[in-house]
Amino acid sequence: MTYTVKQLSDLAGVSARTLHFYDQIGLLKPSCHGENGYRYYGEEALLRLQQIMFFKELDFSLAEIREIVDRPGFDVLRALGAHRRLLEERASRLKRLIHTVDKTILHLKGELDMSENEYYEGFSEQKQKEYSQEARQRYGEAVVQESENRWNHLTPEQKAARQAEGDAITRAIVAHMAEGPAGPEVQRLISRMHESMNFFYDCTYDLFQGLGHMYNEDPRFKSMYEKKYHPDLPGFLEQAITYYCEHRPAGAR
Amino acid sequence: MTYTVKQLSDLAGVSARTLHFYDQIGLLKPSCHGENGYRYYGEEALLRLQQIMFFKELDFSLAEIREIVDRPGFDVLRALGAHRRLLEERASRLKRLIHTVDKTILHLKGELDMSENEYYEGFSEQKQKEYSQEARQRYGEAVVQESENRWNHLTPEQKAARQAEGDAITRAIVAHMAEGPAGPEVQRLISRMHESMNFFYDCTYDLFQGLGHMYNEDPRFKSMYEKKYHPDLPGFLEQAITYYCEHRPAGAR
DNA sequence: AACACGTTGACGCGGCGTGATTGTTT
DNA sequence: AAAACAATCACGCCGCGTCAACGTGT
Repeated sequence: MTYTVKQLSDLAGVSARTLHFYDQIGLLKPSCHGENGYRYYGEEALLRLQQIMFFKELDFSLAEIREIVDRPGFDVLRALGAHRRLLEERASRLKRLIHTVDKTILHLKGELDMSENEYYEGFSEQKQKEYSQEARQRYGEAVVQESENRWNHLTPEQKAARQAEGDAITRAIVAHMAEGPAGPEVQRLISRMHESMNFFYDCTYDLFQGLGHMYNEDPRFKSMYEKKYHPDLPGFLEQAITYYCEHRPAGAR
Repeated sequence: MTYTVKQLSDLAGVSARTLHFYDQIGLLKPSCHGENGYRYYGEEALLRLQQIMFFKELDFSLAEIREIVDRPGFDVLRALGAHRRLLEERASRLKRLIHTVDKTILHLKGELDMSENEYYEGFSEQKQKEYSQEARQRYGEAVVQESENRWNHLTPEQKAARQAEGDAITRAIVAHMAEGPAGPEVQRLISRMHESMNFFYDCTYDLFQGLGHMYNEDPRFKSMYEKKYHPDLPGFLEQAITYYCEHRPAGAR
């Protein structure tokens, strides 16, 4: 399936002008051109646009974005992991801002003293900058550090092996469902799942937990797992992963 | 206490150039000028800058901001209430984006099918626009709807009366602490607190709950209330308000 | 005398929005 | 034949960043 400018712009919620512009500066080129000069965007372009939009959301400049996604060895999975962490930071920044609103309301009603600097808590602040510096570094190094896209550069056999490993772990979990989601063997298996994900990208505990919820939440995934393994597996998995993540080692991300 | 450009720029985390610029376009003028031509910013300027920064955070243009905060009858408390709601929307948008990250990761690993439009879930989407339109309206009408700043335009006697009412409610709550935070009389009193806040601005349940947490969280507030009323009051209040907000009428904001 | 801070210009950039004009598809 | 899409210029806006040149406070 390919998309014209208008179709993609509707799909992604950006303007046609933006797509023209991205083409012009070489950030996102159409997958192919028609005889008439029309732009046609294919699947890979869609994913690239998604990446661009994530980076933009996190305030990277278009020049930076181009550097990053064009760097040989750019790894989408690792980038997604990094996106997630930055998005979570953003969310916690919003919480601080909301807190500042609450305090200011109390202050204005004369119920709470407030020092001047508290007016601006959450807007920028030290952490913000440290983090975003760290983020820049991370994209510069960690995201591409392997100099190869780990998943896409596996041979078909290796991919099959990886998936077989996942399959084996899943079946083992089913075999131990009787001991409950917090059972020791189940938890060891969950830990192995987590490790195997870390082979591909920086799968934080938060991210892992998010995936855990998806297992039980997204109907496509859920029904597939119900049929393939066990009707109670999705809910069980979610519980087991949640338990695992909430009992993570202290200080772990 | 007044601030020079550098001092305010450090305090608020904006550049000196930005302050110059805001002065130039008449968005934020210094409270007074020195003989030497220096700019000096006072308390009201600090609050105005905070407002500006909140609006900017929510993607209002400087021209829009000026229109809004200069409109006669602009009410800071109502604006803060509106800020809070928009910030919460933002937070839920971030959640959707995080969700999209999670789904994309599963998709790329071949564990989940994904339709193309899901790639962009959370970036813009219908609600986003409806809401932000609604927000524009709200600032245009609700924030200023009374054409008077309700709190600041009260006479000193009226302010005192308002605070006396708050004081009376608080004492009544103390008198009923024995029945527990969920007790019927306590809950009726909490409801009266909430109502009296709604006189000044649109105090949503979420906002009210936020204030409830602050009562028990901010040491300044907490210690004041402990001494003035009852040593267990802050914690009790927080519980009672939380209970109240979690049992809000269905569909209420 | 040094140094950080203040002032007022003026130029420029990034990321598009907004036409205008013209051709293509349905 | 009319709409709705496609294309390619070209100009302009906003919100500052970034010099430059010069005065002030300590």
